[in-house]
Amino acid sequence: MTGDEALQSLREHGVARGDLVAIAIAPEIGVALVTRHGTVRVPAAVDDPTTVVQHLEEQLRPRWVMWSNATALVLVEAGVRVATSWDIAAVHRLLAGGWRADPARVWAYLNDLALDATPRAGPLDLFSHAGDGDGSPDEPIRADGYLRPEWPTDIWSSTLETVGRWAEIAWRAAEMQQARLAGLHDRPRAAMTARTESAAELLCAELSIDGLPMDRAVAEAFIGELVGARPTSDTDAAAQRAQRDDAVLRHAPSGMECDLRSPDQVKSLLRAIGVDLPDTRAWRLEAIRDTHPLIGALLLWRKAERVSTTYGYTWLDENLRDDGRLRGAWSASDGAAGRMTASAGLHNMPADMRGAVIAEDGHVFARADLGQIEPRVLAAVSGDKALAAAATEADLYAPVAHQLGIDRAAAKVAVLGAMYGQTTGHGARALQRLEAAYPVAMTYLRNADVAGQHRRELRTDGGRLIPMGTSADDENLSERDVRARRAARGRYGRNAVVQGAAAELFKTWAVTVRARGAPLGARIVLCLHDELLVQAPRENGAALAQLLDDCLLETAHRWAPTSGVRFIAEISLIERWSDAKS
DNA sequence: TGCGGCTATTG
DNA sequence: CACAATAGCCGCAG
Repeated sequence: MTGDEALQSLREHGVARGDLVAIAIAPEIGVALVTRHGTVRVPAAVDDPTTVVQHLEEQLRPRWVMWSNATALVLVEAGVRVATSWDIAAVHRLLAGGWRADPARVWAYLNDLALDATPRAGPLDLFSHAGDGDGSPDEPIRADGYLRPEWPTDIWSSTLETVGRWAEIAWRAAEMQQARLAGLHDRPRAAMTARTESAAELLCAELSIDGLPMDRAVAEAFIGELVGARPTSDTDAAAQRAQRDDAVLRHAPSGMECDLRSPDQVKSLLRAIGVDLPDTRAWRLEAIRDTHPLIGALLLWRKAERVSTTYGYTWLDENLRDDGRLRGAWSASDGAAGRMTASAGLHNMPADMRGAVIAEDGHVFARADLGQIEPRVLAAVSGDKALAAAATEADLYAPVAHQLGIDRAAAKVAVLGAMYGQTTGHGARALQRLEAAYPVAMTYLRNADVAGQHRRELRTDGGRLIPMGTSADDENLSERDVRARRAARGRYGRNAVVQGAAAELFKTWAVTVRARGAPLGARIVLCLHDELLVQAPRENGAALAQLLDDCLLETAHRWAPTSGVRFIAEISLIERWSDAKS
């Protein structure tokens, strides 16, 4: 079958825009497509698989059912960017919590099979052997109902028939997932969250492949200022290190040896100059900086050491390619509440280094920060009318402070403390006033806290299951430690329902910008929890800024239509990431 | 060699 | 050092 015949077949299957079409693609073998009316296969020898997908995307724009982000990466790598998907792994993380979402595990979950007996791919171990579960090796579902774990890894060197079977199972998995989501009666938005999460996976594939614009010369200049010129050899590097160490150790008592990279030895060093501290963290040292010249030298050493080991020349060489793009692996949801994560330091780059993130020639960045996102989200998901009223203001903390009869700074600390589970310090006193003023929101948080303490099932408002671990984790712990863990789980649960819902709102905004930004040539280049960095041709800058605002309105309307909460973004057009202060 | 602890960076 | 993350080095157990 050719690509054109495949399009014709899908039309005969009644596939319309947004309808599910499962896809399995093996670039050397072909592509298989599954609808509720059957399977369509195009061999690579007849038409290029990714070109076929591109064609179908233009003509039909279905919602592509894929096992995971790996399919999206294959497509984006080939230059094919689809609008929507149903990412089975992403939906599994939403439904079942945690991070692991390989097909065998997803299948076991959806078929109510014991998860801890799920067969795993890779070398055979003590607990499995080749004939386990049985049935023919050509049959992906074993006699015991489990999915054969070696199937997905073999697909690259299999037959088009196998690729087709793989897409058929994906189709069935997606149908079962939809039924599960529909069964979450107290989370009516869960199916919408699943679609948003899937789109976020597409965005992550694009972010991973596109990278973040970064100017190597500017980055190297910044590194050079802190740690010196690029070492010419290992010997040179060792000499530079020794020189940095000496700048601290020359303030130490003569003859004293100390490896500054060892916290215990640093503690001994500090004792030798008459300073006794429980640990050597920067904030403790900062407080006594003036008592001895060694302290300041040590703090400076820490900064340089940090850049040298984590954000130095090695980091640049490994992650910044010659095309001026810094690349890391993106994940659409972490294992806890569901925020996006990125490797290669994209999410924790030192603020000073951001001056090297510069828009490319003829382009401009729009930077957009959501303001006070977590308390606004709390107002929305808890349905607290009084807090929602405060959230109609540009500065939510001003009316809260007025309501509580305390100053703004104290009000902010109190609200954050309530969401983080703080029980000591100044926040605790204001907590009682918060309880009185915003009882609905505070009850929402307390319920999450109690659920976390008792490991009861806890979901975000959008339906994400928050993983709680098992009670086996508490074995061999003292009563005191068990209590501490329980309290920690309470704080975790309390925070996760807010942080997780905020992540869902943020991702909805991000994928809306992704979808609407194409006509402006706008590409998201970075997502940072409550901040978007988007690049577009300079002449479209003003339109992009407007688009970001419009998309936030659209997002708020879809995500929390009845809450009355206002969401705000600070948006600026800039050349360098560091230009706008949030 | 793997893993917990310490440290630093970010939201 | 409240909640979350990535990441590097040290010290110790196996």
